Amino acid sequence: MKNYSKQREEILEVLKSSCTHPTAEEIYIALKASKKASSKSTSRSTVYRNLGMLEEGSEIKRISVHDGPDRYDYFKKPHNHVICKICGKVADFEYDFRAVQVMDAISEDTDMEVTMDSITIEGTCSSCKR
Amino acid sequence: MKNYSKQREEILEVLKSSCTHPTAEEIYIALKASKKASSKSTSRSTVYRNLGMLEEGSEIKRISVHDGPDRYDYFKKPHNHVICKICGKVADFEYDFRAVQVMDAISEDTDMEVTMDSITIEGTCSSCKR
DNA sequence: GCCAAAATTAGGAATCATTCCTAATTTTAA
DNA sequence: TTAAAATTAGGAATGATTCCTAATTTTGGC
Repeated sequence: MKNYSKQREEILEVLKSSCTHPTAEEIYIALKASKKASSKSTSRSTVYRNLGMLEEGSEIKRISVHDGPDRYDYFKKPHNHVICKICGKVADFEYDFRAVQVMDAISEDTDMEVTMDSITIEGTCSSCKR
Repeated sequence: MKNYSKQREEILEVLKSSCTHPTAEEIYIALKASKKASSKSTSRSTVYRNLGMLEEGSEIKRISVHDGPDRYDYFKKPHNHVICKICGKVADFEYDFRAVQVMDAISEDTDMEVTMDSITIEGTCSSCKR
């Protein structure tokens, strides 16, 4: 129910070697660019399908962006994201929110269960601040 | 450059009197339902345009949902959101993240500026957990 | 109140990201 | 080697949202 696939391997490789949290479209373009003109390149739907499978298997993380397409991040170790609410740029930062005593407030006010192991915060990047 | 509009008033009213963080479509339907059959109802594009204006003026908050349309929340006082990563349900909780000593980690790892006054965390609601 | 300029509206077309569909190809494991 | 199972390319379909335009509403000055 899950076979090897060269395309999936290559998609993961793009994410591993990128620090820009690329969109599905950017991954699609990167793969196309790395192919010689002769051989045919990975299709858009294959990119989406495999990103979904990789996310399912917790190998990558998908990040929803307020105004724009989702972005993807190779998930080597737990970390958080700040995302620019103006331009959508994503940056990583390390902080263990599990240490924060916020679970009480959450369980008191909601019926939700949270893990706090990868939190996304909105911000403004320095170039958009100008 | 910003005139009064009955439609904008009504959209805000729907949000004020709702605790479900409705989508644009749900607001559109609520408005349609509250109109008598004779009078014509607010159009979808008007709903979207006014939600944008209200967000711009910080009267409401827009919440991006991982798999599904954006949701909207009347913003009376600062609070945070937990959002079910399975079904997209949104719940409010109160906690002042400005007290958390995380700014150092963020400024060290990124060039982003954050306010920490309204943070959205992913979780799993009790009915999806089953 | 009356009027013209400015802002807003309804409604539908257009756009963008993403998912779905299908026949052809690739992978697997016996 | 082979057939069943999984995956692919490519394009059609979908869903959310934005854009466009002519008609209507709001506004501020008279």
